[in-house]
Amino acid sequence: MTSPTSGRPPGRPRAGVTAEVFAATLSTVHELGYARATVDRIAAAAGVAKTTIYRRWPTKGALVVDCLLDAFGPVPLEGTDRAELMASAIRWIAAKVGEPGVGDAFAGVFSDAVSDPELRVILAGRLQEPYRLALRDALGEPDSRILFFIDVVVGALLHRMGMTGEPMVESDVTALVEMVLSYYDGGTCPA
Amino acid sequence: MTSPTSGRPPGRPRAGVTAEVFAATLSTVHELGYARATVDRIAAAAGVAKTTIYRRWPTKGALVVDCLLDAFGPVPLEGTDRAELMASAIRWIAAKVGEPGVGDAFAGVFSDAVSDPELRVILAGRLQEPYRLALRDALGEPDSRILFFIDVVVGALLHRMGMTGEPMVESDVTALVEMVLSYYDGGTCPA
DNA sequence: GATTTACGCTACCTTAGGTATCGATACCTC
DNA sequence: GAGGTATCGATACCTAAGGTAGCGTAAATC
Repeated sequence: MTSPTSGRPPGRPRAGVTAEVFAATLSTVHELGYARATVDRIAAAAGVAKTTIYRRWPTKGALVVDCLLDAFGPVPLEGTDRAELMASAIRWIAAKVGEPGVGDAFAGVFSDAVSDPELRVILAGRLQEPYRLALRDALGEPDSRILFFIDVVVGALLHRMGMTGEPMVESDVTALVEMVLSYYDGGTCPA
Repeated sequence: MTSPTSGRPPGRPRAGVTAEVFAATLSTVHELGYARATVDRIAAAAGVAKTTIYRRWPTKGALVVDCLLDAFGPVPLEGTDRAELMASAIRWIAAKVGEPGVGDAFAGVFSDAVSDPELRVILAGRLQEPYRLALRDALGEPDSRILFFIDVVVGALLHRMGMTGEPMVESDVTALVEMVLSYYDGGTCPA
């Protein structure tokens, strides 16, 4: 649906539009914030007509979700044991949220999804679901614990971003890693 | 500013308007979600003119913040030791977010605040600040740890609400309490 | 060269936040 | 009781922004 590179276009799909729009979306959101990053402005920044964007993505929210999916890429699940895996995942998402535009965009779509059930389905299904599955397979925890893990980590990062406008600092990310690991990995007891 | 009961009105301030508007705000948000709960609809539900609302609150966000402040009330910091205090605070805010309308309204303003610096100031200063101070005094933790505590707890609750549309279930609240306490209160080590 | 397809452009619709104005009504003071 | 004052309700309005429709056009494919 939203992937324009499929179907072998006979006309002139102007290769590279998607990448340009994604870049324009992030930079515009970074500059103006999510709400002020209107589709008109994003289109202008991408050197593209507004209608072209709406031909490829049904809503602004869907565009941003796809943009985030592209910006995030796959979770780098590095490490041999569970603790290392979880720590790397937390530090990865924290770093991503800290990238200019990404954090604002993420918080923004999330915001919109709160009162928009359709967007919520897109956000949860298209963005969260792949990472949920990857984490579940890698960590071997039950579904409910994976969802809880995501709630705590992503929730804390977004809350900091939303309340202060700035991403979480390094020391707090470390605290987050310690807190989550001590819970999932059996306590901070040195013995 | 937003408190109409001060100043001894010479005219006819029609006592009870604030309470009616608050109730209408929560019920409308509960029914339709934050975005669809327009000021027009809230005004209609409260039996009040839209202009009356804008005479008392500068923006929709400010109205909802005041409404939440009223709905939350003071934190009941019960318990003798720190662990009990933290647990009661977590369960209190979790229960509040679970009340019909409150969670949606909270997630909604939070959302708006992401791309609205003025609203962010109102939200952080008027809603979060009192609780931050109360927690700091009661727990005796440094400011950064209190903010981190709030980020984790409120962030997780809002993330669950935003992603699923439903408040966090009891078992997850319990997990949240355990996780936070084991971190702030020295590990789950039985020794 | 004809068809197909996506693009740019312009114009437009709708919703919703927020403002301005005016007349009515209640209260308080004199 | 008369007059001033402040708030309320109603209507009308402005603006920004999401989203749509229609038209002409440029480019690949056949």
